Amino acid sequence: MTHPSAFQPASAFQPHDHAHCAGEVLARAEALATARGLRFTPIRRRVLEILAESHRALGAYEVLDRLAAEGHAHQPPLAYRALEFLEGQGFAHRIRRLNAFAACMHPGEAHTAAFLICRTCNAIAEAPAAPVAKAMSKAAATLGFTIERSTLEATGLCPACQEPACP
Amino acid sequence: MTHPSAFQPASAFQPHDHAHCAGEVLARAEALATARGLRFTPIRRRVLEILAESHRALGAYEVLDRLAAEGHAHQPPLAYRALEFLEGQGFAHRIRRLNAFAACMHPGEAHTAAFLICRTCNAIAEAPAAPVAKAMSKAAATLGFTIERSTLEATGLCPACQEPACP
DNA sequence: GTATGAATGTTATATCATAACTCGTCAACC
DNA sequence: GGTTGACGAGTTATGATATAACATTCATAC
Repeated sequence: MTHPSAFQPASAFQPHDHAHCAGEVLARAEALATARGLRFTPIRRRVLEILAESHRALGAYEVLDRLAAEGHAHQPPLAYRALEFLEGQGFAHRIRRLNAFAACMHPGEAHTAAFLICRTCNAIAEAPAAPVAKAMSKAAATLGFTIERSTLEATGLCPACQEPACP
Repeated sequence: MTHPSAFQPASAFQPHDHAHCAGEVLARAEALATARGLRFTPIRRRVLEILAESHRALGAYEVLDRLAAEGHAHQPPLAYRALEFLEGQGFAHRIRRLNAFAACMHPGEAHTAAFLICRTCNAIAEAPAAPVAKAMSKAAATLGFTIERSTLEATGLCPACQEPACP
């Protein structure tokens, strides 16, 4: 029911204006890429747009299919290269559990992402991960291990699917 | 330098007696399977043994190759079925980041596992994950999400590889 | 305008995973 | 003891995900 503010677009479990948050994500990513002296090419832009619009995790081949439908060749590297770039820049996340990719909803804010994946409706949401990352680092430190990148994912039930009658 | 006790076999980053911990893992898994009325068949046993002996994450096809070398057919389902069983029973873990599987070093103790993966030497260790799982659940709760299973993995540098000269 | 490096185009293949059906074994039941 | 049913394993085939390697194009700086 509530509409997330510009700085709290966090939950895909709540209704909100996709076009708006997708547009914002695109604009921020483009500005960041420019600031970093990187090329935010049409393909890269379009791939991020595809991810942001769908507001769920897409497989590389789903992204590729959409690109192909728009006139590009149907070659896997096309999608993988763009996705790799986006992930490297923190504009998208890779969801290993799903072999899929999702737009980052707050690019630029350095962060470790934690994902919640509903096993019933496949909705995914990015959860506040700072405390989780901290706990993870602490656990690693006891073994003398230094963390560089984390994959934090969980499957379970989203609020809607915990109701007796899941649509 | 220190030798882990029977209840703290946690770190693959420390030298220890593989044969001993592998043997213990096998015995505990077998006892648990029996207690649960499940069949700990030769293939299942052998796959867990292969994982436990190597003390690192193995791809399904690596496991399969070893089975094939011992006279089994070289058919993927052979490995995947055993691995699926072991994972389902908590006797092995799937490392999504590596598309690989590792023996659980403390089967039976209900737990969420967190893995630390050295990007240099590929050693992996299971870290104490309770605090991480707790933080994760808490983060999920703020979104009304209920976690059932978690994937907690991190890449970085193990103690040995943080030294100036990594062997 | 041309050298440079990055991005893209293209071909091919590697790697990981599962569907679907058959066959064999074992134990419960009659 | 034979029937049946459940489960594991054998087998064939294919699906799904990902990358290597090299050619070409393009933007940019000089």
